Amino acid sequence: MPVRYPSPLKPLGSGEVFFMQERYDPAAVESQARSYWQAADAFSVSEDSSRPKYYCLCMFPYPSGRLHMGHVRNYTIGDVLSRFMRKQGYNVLQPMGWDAFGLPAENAAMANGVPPAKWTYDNIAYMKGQLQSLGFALDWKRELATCRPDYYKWNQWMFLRMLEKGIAYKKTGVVNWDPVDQTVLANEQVIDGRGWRTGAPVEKREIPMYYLRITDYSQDLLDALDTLTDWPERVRTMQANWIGRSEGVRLGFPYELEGEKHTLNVFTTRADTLMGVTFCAVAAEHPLATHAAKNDPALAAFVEECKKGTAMEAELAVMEKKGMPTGLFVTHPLTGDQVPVWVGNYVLMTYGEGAVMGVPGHDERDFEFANRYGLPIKQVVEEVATGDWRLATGQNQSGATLASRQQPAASSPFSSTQWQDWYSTKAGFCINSGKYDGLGYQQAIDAIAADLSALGLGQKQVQWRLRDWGISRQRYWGCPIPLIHCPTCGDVPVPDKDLPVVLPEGLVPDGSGNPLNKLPAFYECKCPKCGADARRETDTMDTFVDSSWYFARFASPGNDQAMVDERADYWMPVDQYIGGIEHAILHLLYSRFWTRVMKDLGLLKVSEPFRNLLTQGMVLNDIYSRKTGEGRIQYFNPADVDVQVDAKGTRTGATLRSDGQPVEWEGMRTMSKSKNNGVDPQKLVGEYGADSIRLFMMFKAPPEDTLEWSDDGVEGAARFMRKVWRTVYEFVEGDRRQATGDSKKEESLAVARSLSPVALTDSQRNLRRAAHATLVKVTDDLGRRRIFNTAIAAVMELMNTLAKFEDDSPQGRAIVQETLELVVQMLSPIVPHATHALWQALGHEDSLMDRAWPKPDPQALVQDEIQLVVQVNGKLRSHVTVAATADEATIREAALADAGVQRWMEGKAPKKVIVVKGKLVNVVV
RNA sequence: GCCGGUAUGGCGGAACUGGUAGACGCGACGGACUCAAAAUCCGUUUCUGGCAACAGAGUGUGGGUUCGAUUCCCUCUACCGGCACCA
Repeated sequence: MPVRYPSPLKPLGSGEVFFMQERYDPAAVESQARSYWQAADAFSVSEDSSRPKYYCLCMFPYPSGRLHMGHVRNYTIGDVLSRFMRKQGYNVLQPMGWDAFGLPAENAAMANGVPPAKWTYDNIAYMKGQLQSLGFALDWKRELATCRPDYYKWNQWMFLRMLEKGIAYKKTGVVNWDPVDQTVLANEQVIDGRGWRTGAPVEKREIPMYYLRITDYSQDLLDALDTLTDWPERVRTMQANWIGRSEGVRLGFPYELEGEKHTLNVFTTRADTLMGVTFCAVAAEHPLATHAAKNDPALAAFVEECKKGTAMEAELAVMEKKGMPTGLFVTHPLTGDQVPVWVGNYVLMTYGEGAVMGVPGHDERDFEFANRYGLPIKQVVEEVATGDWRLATGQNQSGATLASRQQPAASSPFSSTQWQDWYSTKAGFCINSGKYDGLGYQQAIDAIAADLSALGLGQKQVQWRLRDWGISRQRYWGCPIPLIHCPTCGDVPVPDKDLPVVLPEGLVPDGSGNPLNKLPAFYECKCPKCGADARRETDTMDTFVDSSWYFARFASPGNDQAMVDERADYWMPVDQYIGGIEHAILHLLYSRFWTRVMKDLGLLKVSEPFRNLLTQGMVLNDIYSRKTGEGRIQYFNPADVDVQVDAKGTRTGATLRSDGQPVEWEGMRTMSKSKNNGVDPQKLVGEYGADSIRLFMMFKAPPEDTLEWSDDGVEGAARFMRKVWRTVYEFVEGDRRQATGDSKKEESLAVARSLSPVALTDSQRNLRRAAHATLVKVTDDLGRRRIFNTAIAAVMELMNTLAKFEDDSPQGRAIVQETLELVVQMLSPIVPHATHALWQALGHEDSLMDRAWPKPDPQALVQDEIQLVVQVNGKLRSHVTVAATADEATIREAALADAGVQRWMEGKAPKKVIVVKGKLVNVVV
């Protein structure tokens, strides 16, 4: 018999009746909760200066077709935090949108013959339904898609402002060119140096592109990292390394070529070793290399080989250092010595000036290079001996630092055949360096920089790794760059009144380049300045532009007069940003840059967009495979595999369910199509309900760790949901039997009100304390620690405690009611649907999601007696129970009197007794 | 190669500030209910020795600090992530 309750939907005019089923039926419960929220418009928010705001944002998805488990994890974390903060009294904004431009849509279009726009909009519609089925508290009124003109109009508008301020500019850039398709390829379309469609060797081409001067903000982007104290340390480190500031000296080695005077410019952080230079090395692309290669076929071949090398890869770190002499010499700026110039495969054209000075005595790479090619090695820095530090470094070194050295100096004399770590020390002093002998690192740099400066051959300089952001893409499915090329006026910006430059949506790319180039209706136009025939720019913007400011647009939805408005001042910055670590560098750095530009233009009041960053871990699953006859590897989905275990539960093997034959387990990796180890969220929601999936994802691992998928784990989460449901059902059923009439709700609440905390039995008091202590822990875990697995574990523990509580007295029932109400409230951010129904079942008519988070009753937490651990010599030997208020002497006495303790003391007198109040006693004998 | 991180039962993980190692869950084993199965419930489950009480060992390795170390410091090893041979 179902229990009948007054309908919570009644105020909304539905007239329906709520039944509490004995069996937990997630599909029914979840659709009812969702229709309740929808009818109440529960997730819409607006600006409200009377309440503190909380802007919780998850990285918006690319509409690839369907959600994957990484999305589900990401958005569940965001939803739990949003719902928790809402119950803490915050005005919570949690929006959602679509990062809708990009290459996959063009690839899908080519494969299916469907325009990217249609593919994208279809995917958005499907994925939106998926998100809604998971019960995320998203304000869909603010939904945006970056491929819609009302959004990307403001990309264009901002680009024009940046052009005016000189932040955007034009220069040539190098692209991958497919000579067969006559098109530019993205890096991911180049496979082993060949075009992905044609297989033709890819060429490098220089074409004009537009850049944004992010380097103007290098120092600020670096310095402000220190203010982002709520970002993970490793993300800040990655950003700092990416920006890559290094202080050093830029200096020139003069030389003459064909009667003209030049200097070979290098940058060094170790100007103190300048007197140890025995060669210079330049990159293969360096003009000197090109010049020397003209009359030297062997060198030309080497230069070509270097250019082909898969540069920019970490594997090059272990690559052999190779080089060839150019036959050219430059002059050492201080000694006047002639220094040979080599081409080196380890010198990068993209950093500094594409040339380095070779100091083999004190640089490990140069050392290896010199040894390989028989170049001289000269020691110019000597290690500091302990106690001699004043001699070497002036006052900068602390004695403590040097005293902590493991080895005294001079224990390992300089050898030109065996590299030792101390050769590259900065804590040494110059030798064999003429007038600089005896100077420490900083002193030597200062002196040498001053002398170079006097000669006009060098000065101190700060070098950055960060390069300007090239935003031109020779692609169709992106935001058009709003420029017009006029034969007489040059590059002319599209006037603001003509924005947006709308991207035609019906085109289907065929792989032979940007279809906009074949659409006169798009590119034929008049020059806005002179009115002559002109050509519209057909390049589109990098999609990172779209995602660099979407968070601000969420705060100003629907404004067609401005990019953002004063509503953004209310919501920005984002209080909590959640997403994958893979965006730790580019997306976050571009967003920080873009936000600064918007601030400089007076559009935003903040310069940092994200106050707190949470980088969630990846979702992994088992990989099973089998080698086929042809030596190929076939992958099987874990759902189709049976795992064998031994008596202990250790995995012993796995077989394919369909044929019973063994398959190989390759470990756990990120879910991917290629390894066939994905899990479909939609299937699981249908099977277990959204709440069980949400619960599993939050329980299985802390948010920042990787999460190992397990079907058994999901089953376990579903089991817990059924347990909570059944416990509430049995309680209200029993309640109903006791109640006289059908005025169930009043009865139930009356029971709760009848609780009189002063006159409780021990077991009643214990349950009540457990319930309130759990509330303290869960509040802390969700609020401060942002760790959800331990919060859920604590509630599970409380449910176990509750299961052992058998007390049908009015007071006992009142405490069970209170405990169940706390359980339901604590779980509500994680499993919102089921708790919504259970809250009503417990006799409430208000909406649980808007009910304030409960507060623990201090009285319930009070303990009269506490148990202390007693150790003898640091080993656990006994327990004693003392009054909670007992002083140290009393505790000490109780511990020493304990029989178990005395046994281990073996009649000896205690040497020392350590008492940690509320925790333990340690007796040392 | 460099930078960052991690290492705890059969498995995922807990122990937050140096104070009872293994919470919670999964798996496994045993039992109850059932004609049977599912579901559910109860019990056991770090290892070694012991019928047991109990004892000993134990948080990747080796050392150190401390009355006391999973936690702090040093060494090494393995794995994961990032990268830029960065001059």
